[in-house]
Parts: sequence; structure tokens; C-alpha cells
Amino acid sequence: MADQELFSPESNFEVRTIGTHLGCNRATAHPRNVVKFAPQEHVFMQGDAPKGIYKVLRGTVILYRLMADGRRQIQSFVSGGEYLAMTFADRHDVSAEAITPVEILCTPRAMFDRRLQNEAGFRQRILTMMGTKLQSAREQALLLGRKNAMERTASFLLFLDHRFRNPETGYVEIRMSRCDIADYLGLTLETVSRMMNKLKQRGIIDLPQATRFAVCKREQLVSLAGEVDCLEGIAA
Amino acid sequence: MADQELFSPESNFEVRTIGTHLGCNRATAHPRNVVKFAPQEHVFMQGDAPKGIYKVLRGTVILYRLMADGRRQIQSFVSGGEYLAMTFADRHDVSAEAITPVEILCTPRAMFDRRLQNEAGFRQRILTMMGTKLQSAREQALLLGRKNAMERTASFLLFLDHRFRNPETGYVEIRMSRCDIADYLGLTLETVSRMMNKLKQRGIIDLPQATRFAVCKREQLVSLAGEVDCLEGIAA
DNA sequence: CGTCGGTTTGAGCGGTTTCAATATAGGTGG
DNA sequence: CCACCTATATTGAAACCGCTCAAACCGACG
Repeated sequence: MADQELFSPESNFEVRTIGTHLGCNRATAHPRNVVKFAPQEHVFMQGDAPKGIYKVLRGTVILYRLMADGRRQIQSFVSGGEYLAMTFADRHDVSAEAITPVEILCTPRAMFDRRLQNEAGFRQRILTMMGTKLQSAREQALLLGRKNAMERTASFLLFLDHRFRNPETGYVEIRMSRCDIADYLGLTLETVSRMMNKLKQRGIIDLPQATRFAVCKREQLVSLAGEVDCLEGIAA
Repeated sequence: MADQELFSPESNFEVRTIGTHLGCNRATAHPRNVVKFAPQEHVFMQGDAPKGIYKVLRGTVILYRLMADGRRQIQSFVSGGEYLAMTFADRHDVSAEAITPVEILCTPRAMFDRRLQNEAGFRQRILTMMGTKLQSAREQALLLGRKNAMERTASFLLFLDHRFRNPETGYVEIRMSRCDIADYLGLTLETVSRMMNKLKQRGIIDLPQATRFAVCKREQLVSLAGEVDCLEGIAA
């Protein structure tokens, strides 16, 4: 649903830049603690103390970890309707950065706990969601630990196609850079580019521009991905 | 605590082999649904329908995923006191295999839900635990996606040392094969062996036998691991 | 038309894997 | 207690995949 934001040519709604970090004081200045972020802005950084429970209302955020020398691993994409990093630890273990214009709802921890206690349906949804996120993280671990470059790329394209294909045209708008893809797949951007163009040469995908593709030979792409699951449910 | 089971020379308590799979009918034959498994036995397999919520009372279980051609990625180690794969989906996405003698408590889903509703402390523990598991999975993703063989091995040794060092001797008993380590780190067993022996040669660890080691130069090992976190909290 | 960020493409290198041989430890039976 | 046997671990040599570095290309935008 709201996932589409990542890939639809949604015109950039006006963003009131509030700063790189989300401060509760600032947040409370808005009705219902809704804060907006422009692309490239951080919702929070690795090491920050959580200010509450964050929910993405609109847009897409990436969660990533950095190493001291700059190597980056993107953990997941979080889109509209999903919760961001529901950590109950005292420090965020990941950084969260908007890659589209984003609206974030920040709920105080106490209120979140109250809902968990009082609303069975809410509790169920939250638990299911955490289970799904765990499952996605494991899927990613299999990909990162045991798949080669072509399998990773094929898996990713199938994931994009599954979640973001425009049913009219059959094409997917890729609204992220090769570098972001690479940092998600544990590859370099050059390798991602090579794999995608190899798939194009073989006629398995159509890639008219760097930012658009369509799956032509699904069977072959699935078999190249090495797994049926194809990251389904990632960031879900 | 019960984690020690993996590494203490705990004599094999008598195991009543009940079969490779855990059947609820069998489970109910035992008081409080406790079932025992011998090493190499499966608690459940990828694709099985969950029979309830599993808790490891004693011993250590690995969670892993297999690819069609046999490649394996170990997702986590689950030790005494921890919950196994608290999935709320209709199929297990991973297989669970005992690597030591193990006792598993199987709680019916409905009873688990009831406790979640009625006991705030229980709810809190479960949520915190799922958060911790998610964090571990992300830590592993960084390791698998962005660390080289030496960094992975050093991280793993620090993790073992942190969790399983015998405070008397300073040594850790490694109660798993090089192959299991490799399948956890996304490497081959030969590479794991090479890295460990390179660390031994440099005097960074002592490795009198293949199954025992101690950290000699912690500073250097930490710096080789590339990160401070060192998988802390994995499987926790 | 020129600039700038991002993408593609190429050549060479290096780390990890692969395959194979050897070494070691643990268990069994003589 | 020793010899054997099997598992697992170590070590070596060669191949290969993905990375690094560098150059060319492309599209958007002034």
C-alpha cells in the first residue's frame, strides 16, 4: 500500500525541515507528534537514546549500521504504516535515514505500553510484526551469508517486482541508487550494475533506463535467485 | 547460566529419543509438555506447521536455513531459558536442530496468548526478547554483509569468550564443529580453520586443541573484529 | 553547451573457495 | 595397551569471484 511511495513518482510534498535529529520537544510542537523529514535526513542515529516508538506514516526510511571505516550495511526498508526500530533497549543499534519525504509519528513509550496492555488486537499486530521482521532479517542473513552476487541481485529484483510493480505497465521504478542497493546486498555498486546489465543482456529483465526495469523471464530469474522466497515480507 | 551447557563437559544425561519431530501428541505424554532431544535431532523443520511456542529448558539448539543445493546458513544459537522461533506465521521459516542433549517445553499457543494478556511482566519480557533477537539478527547481517573472514572469526571468538569463558581457567570449550562455525559465519570450514590458526600463530589466542581456546591479546582481537559490539546478545 | 552526480564498463588484483593431501583426536576391538 | 579406523581439523596449491581503481558514458540541469 503505502510502500508504493518509494517508487511512485509522488511529487515532493513540502517538507518542513526540522533538523537532522528528532527531538521530543520539537515533536510535541506538532499535533499528535508527527514530524516530517526530507530525503537524506536522519530520524535517529546509532547510539541515540530512543525518544519513543516511531511509526512511519508516509514515505520510506532505511535502517543501517556503519562500521568505523565507513562500510555500511542496510538492514531494512521501512515504509508507510510500519514501525521503525521498536527497540526496548536504551540505545538505538541502527541509524534511520529518510530516502523519500517522510512523516513519522512518535508515540511515547508509556502510551505504547498502555495500548499493548489494553488492546488485544494491537498486541497481536505488534507481535506478528516483530515476528515478520525477524523472519526478514533471517532471510537477509541467508542471502548475505550464502548467496553469490547474481543470486543476491536476482532475489532483490524479484522482491522489488513483487512489492512495487506497476500493474498497468509491468515496470518497477527503482527509486534508490546502485549504492543503496549494494549496501543492502553486501556488494559493491559496480557489481550490482554488472549483474543487472548481465540480466538485461540475457533478456531476463528489461532495463530501458537505470531507474526502471521489468521482469521478462520470471522462471529464469527465480531459478537464478536460488530460492523461492525471494525476500518476501522484507521490511513488512 | 544455562548457556554454559554448550561448552561445559556436562555428562550426557539419558535421552529418551522420541523421534526427529516433535509431535504434540507425544509431547502431551510428558508432564508439562517437556520433550527431550539428542544431538543431531530436529525439534522442527523449515516448512512445518508450528505446534506451539517452544522454550529451551536445557541444552543448545541451532536455527538454520537450507538452500536447495545444500548450502546452509545458521541463524542463531538458542540456549537454556530462551524461546525458540516464536513465529506467529503458519509455517516455520527455519529448521531447529539440537546440538547438545536438549529439553524443550512446548506451550500451546492459546496458553501463551493468555499469559501475554494477563501478565504485564511476561509481556515485557517477551517483547524485550524479540527486540534483542532482532538486534542480534542485524548484528549478524553486518557481519555477513560487510566483514571479511578475519573480522568475522575474531568477532565470533570474542562472542564465545564473552558468553562461555570458564572464569577459573580463562579458556572456552568450543563444543561445535568448524563446519557449524563456518555455516554461522558465512565462510568455509577451511577458512575458519586458517583464520583461527593465524590468530594462534600471532599469539593473539591460545589454541592448545581444536576444541579449546583462550584470548591472549584482547585489544588486538577486538581491533581485528572491526566492531566493539562483537555479536553481544546473540541468541539472547 | 558544460558541469555534475550517478551509472556503466574494463583491467588487474586479492581474498576466499575449491580440491586434495596430510595430520590429529577419539573410539573400538584385538 | 596398542593398532586400527573414522571423524574432524589442518595445510597447501590453484582457480575464481567479486573488489578496487580508473576511465568513459549518460541524463538532468543550469
